[in-house]
Amino acid sequence: MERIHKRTSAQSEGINESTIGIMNTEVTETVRFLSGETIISSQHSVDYLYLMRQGKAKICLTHENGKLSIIEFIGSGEYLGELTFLGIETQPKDVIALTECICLRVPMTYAMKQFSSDADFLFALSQYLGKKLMRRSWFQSKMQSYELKNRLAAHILLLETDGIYREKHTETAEYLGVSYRHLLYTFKEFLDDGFLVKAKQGYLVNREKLEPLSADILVKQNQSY
Amino acid sequence: MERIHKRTSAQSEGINESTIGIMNTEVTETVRFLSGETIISSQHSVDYLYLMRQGKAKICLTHENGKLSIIEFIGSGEYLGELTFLGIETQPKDVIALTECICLRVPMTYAMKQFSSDADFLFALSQYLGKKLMRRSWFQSKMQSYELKNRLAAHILLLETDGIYREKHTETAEYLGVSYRHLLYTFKEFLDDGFLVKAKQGYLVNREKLEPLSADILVKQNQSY
DNA sequence: ATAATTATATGAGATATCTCACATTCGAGG
DNA sequence: CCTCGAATGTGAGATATCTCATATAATTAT
Repeated sequence: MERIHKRTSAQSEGINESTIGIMNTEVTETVRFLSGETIISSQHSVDYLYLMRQGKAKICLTHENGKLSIIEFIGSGEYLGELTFLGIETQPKDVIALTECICLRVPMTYAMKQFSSDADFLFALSQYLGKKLMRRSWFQSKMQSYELKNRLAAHILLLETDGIYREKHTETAEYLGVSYRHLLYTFKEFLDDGFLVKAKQGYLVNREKLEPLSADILVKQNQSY
Repeated sequence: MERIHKRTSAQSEGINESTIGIMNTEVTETVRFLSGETIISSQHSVDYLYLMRQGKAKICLTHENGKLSIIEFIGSGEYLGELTFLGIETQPKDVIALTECICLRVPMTYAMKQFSSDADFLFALSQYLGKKLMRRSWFQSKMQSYELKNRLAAHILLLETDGIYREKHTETAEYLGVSYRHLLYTFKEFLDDGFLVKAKQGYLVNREKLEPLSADILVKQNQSY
């Protein structure tokens, strides 16, 4: 992780301008994580409230048996640590950068002291959570009516970075709720059909071919809400 | 719908006490809806912010083609109209009481004027939305790994009222994301196994037999967080 | 480097679920 | 009362997905 000392620029990708403004306090810092770095560890307390400005990350839960489950993927414009801020975090999770991530962050103690009584911040946070809930409902209802082929296509397009997909099949199968075996069948199909090409860094993604398969699953997903 | 003029009692089923307190303003009223009544109509503007104290309701979306989808079911301790309050409602929905419902409500204009700058209210609302998001994530990940038999059992137990289940098969199939045909197969299985008994008002639910099937899907669901 | 664990792969048979076709019942209007 | 669209049921064949078994490659630990 690296601290970045330049002032926050105002360019936004659909994020509430006001949110960024509020996060921009005298103690705000901008930090950068490299792909694979741990942004938040389940082993430590959550010491900052983050607002992601760039990049993608996965939120994972480690079960008692040591097994790992991906809970969700988050991207630009999303918060990290907001559940801790609200005092409702129940099980600690790991957040791991999937690409280079740039975040604004404010120390949690500061956030709790200052933001807990800041109606503007709390209103923006409520809006964020409300939109996320809507998006999640929509996504869930869409997802469940499609077969793996379509869900996988959408998943790959969502996680691909610079045309390369590098997720582990085991984790993907778990996340998509299908057996590893079946995932592999579908993966092979994609390779045979040229939707993906295997490379040593991962799989080269043919977006043009995958997009029609992913149907309208992603339409609302990427919308800036 | 009937207005009830008694003062709010303080008994709560896991709802944030403070939330009820905040909702208890000089313009708060308690209203009661009978099973089947429309609480919020997609045809009208949402004129009140509701907090459900008792009962169950379904939130539905009517598509362009006239088809109806159930978005979610809500119960005691949940808000209605909060998306409108936050100014992020995109498509109007219908909310229909499944059982007798008792709600606190505050006129939307009042709520928008008073609560938008009320940090206590907004903090409680954020907590509510955050918990709902967690519950939804958990539920979704659980659900997708079970087959219809289990999901249906959980669904019936969740919606049963006084031991009777009365939902329409068409709507249930859509909501659970399975074909009508397959739902009927599973339903017949439940009848054959004595998990359900057909009656003219609906189906009599044998909770003892259904519960083991519903696995741990509902465990966290009902938890109050 | 070796061993141990985890991830990738593939096959074969079972079953959960889908699609389509069709018959029957039910409820709202005319 | 009749009619029509919706909701309920049932059958048969197709296919999406699962389970289990097993082999190899890739990582990680010793």
